[in-house]
Amino acid sequence: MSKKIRVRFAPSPTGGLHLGGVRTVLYNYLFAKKHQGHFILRIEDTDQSRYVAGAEEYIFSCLQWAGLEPDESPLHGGKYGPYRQSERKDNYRHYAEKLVNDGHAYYAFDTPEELDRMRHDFKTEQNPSPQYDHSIRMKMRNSLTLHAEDSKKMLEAGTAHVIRIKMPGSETVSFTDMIRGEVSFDTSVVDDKVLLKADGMPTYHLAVVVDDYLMKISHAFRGEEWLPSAPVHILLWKYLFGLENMPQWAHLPLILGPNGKLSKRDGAKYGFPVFAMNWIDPVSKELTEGFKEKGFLPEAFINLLALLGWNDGTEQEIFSKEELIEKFSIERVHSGGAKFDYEKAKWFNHEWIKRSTSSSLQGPVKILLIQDGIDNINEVILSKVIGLVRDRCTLLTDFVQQSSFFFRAPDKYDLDAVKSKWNDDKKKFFQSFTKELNAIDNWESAFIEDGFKKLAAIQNIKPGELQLPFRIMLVGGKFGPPVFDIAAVLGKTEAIARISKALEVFAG
RNA sequence: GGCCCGUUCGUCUAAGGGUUAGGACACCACCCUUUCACGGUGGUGAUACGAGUUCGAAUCUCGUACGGGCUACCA
Repeated sequence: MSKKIRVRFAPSPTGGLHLGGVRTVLYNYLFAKKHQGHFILRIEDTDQSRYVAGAEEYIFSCLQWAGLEPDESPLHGGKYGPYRQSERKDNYRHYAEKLVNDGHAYYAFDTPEELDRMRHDFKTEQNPSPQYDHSIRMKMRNSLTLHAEDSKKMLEAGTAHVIRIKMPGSETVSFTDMIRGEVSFDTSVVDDKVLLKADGMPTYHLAVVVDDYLMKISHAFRGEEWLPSAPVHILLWKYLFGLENMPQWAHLPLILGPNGKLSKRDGAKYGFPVFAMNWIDPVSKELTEGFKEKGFLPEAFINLLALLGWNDGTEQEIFSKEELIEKFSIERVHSGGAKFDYEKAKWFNHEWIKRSTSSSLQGPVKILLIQDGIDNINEVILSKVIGLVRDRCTLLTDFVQQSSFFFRAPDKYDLDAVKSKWNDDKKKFFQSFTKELNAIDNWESAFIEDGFKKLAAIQNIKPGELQLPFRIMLVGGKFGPPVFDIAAVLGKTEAIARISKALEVFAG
C-alpha cells in the first residue's frame, strides 16, 4: 500500500508508434498520475539488428504531442537510469548466469542451422511448429547434454552460445491479472526461451524482469500479445527476485483493425491512420500518415483511445485528460479486444473541435492556412472565422476548405448552382445591392441582411432565390456559414468587389 | 496442430441473478435551416449456440462454435 506506484512503457524503437502503443502509454500515464506515481519510459533496444534511425526521437515527439510525457526516460533522466537497455547490457549476464548456477537455465550451443534442422526434423502434422522445450532439449547441444568439461571448454574458447531458461517439466504457473483475474499455464507446453543472446544482449524476457526489478516497477501493463510468455516472466521473478516483489500485471486487450491485430506494417492501408504522427521510414522513405497530421486534436486522440476498452460506468464519453486521470481505473478495462472504428474517432475529434475555444484552435489553423498558401492572415479576423466555421469541421484540416475563402477570393465558382436560375432580374438586383451595401455605415450581418431583404421585396424577388447566388459570389461554392455573416467578416470593400467580379463571371 | 485470451445492436459499450437489455458512433425519417453543418425528435438494430445451477441467467458452471493472440538468438 505504501509502495510507490511506478509504471513503465517499454517500446522498441523500430518504427512508428501505433494506436495500441499510445493507448498503453495512456493507461500507464493515467494510472501513474491518478496514484501520484511515476511514469517511466524505457527503450527496449536489445535487438541491434532492428535498429531504426530516428525512431526513438519520434516516440518522444508523439508523447509530447499527445501530452503524455514520462517522468523518467532517456530524455528526461531519473534515478534509475540508464533508460535504454542497450546501455544496461552489463546488468543482464550476471542474472542469466545466476540462473544457470541455480539450475534454472543452461547454456545452449546450437547454431541457427541446427535449430532450423530441429524445427524441420521434428515437424509433424500434430506439431507443425516444434519448440525447444523439455521434450527436445536433451536432443540438442547444450550444457545439459554435453559433459560438464566439454561445456566449460567451449565457453572458455568463446564458442557462440545462448542461455536458455529451463522450463519445469510439469508445473502450473498462475498469477492474477488485474484485468482478467487468475490465469494459469502448464509449464510443459512453454519452450525454453532464450534469455541471453549470443551477442551478449538479453532478450525481452530477461530484460523486462531484470529492469522492472531494478527500476522498482510496481505495475506492469502491456498488450495481450504478451500473455503467452507471462509464465516465463513469472518464473524468472520467482527464481531471481521473489514473487513478492513482482509487479502486478495487467494485459491490455488488443486494438483490432478490420482484419485482426492492427499492424504497423499495414500503415494507412485501412483508410485511416494507425500511427500517432507521420512516420517516414528512413530507408524506404515511405511515409505513413499519423493522426496528428490527419487533423486530430491531441485531446480528442487520447479521449478516443481511452474509451477504446475502458469506460467509467456512466454514459459520459467526452473526457478531458484531467477527468481521465480522476476516473480511470485499470479494473474497468475490458478483457475483450476492440475493433477500431474510424467514424467514431472522427466524431470524438469533431466534439473536441466544437468545444475548443477559437483561441486554442487559432495556432494550428493558422499553420494549415499558411501551408495552403495564404499569407495575409489577420488574427482578429481569423478568430471570428474560426468561431463561424468550427461546427462544420470534423478534422483540423477541414478548416482549410471552410475558411480559406475568407482570406482569398474564389477563383472558381460553382456555376451549376446558379446558372440555370440566373436571369437579368437577379443581375439587376445585385447591381443595385452593390450600391445599397456601399451606403451601409454599420457593417454588420444583421444590417446587411436587412438591406438585402428590403431590396428583394422592392424588386419582387424571393430572398431565398438570391441567397444561393450571393453565397456563390462570396464563397465560390455551396458551403460555409450563413452568407450575411460571411459578408460581415469580409468587410464592405471586399464583399462588393466579390459581387462585381462574380457578376462578370456569371455573365460570361 | 498446441497453448492462452475473448464473445451484448454493423462498431465502441452499460447492465457485477429480477430492466420493455440502456447509451454513443454509423444508418434512416422528420423538424430547424432556401448552402453545408450544428442542434432537436423519432426509428431500424444485440445478449453466438446447447446443457446445467436457480423461483428467476446477458450475468454463475460446463461443453460446442466462432474470433483473436502466441508458438524467433523480435519486441
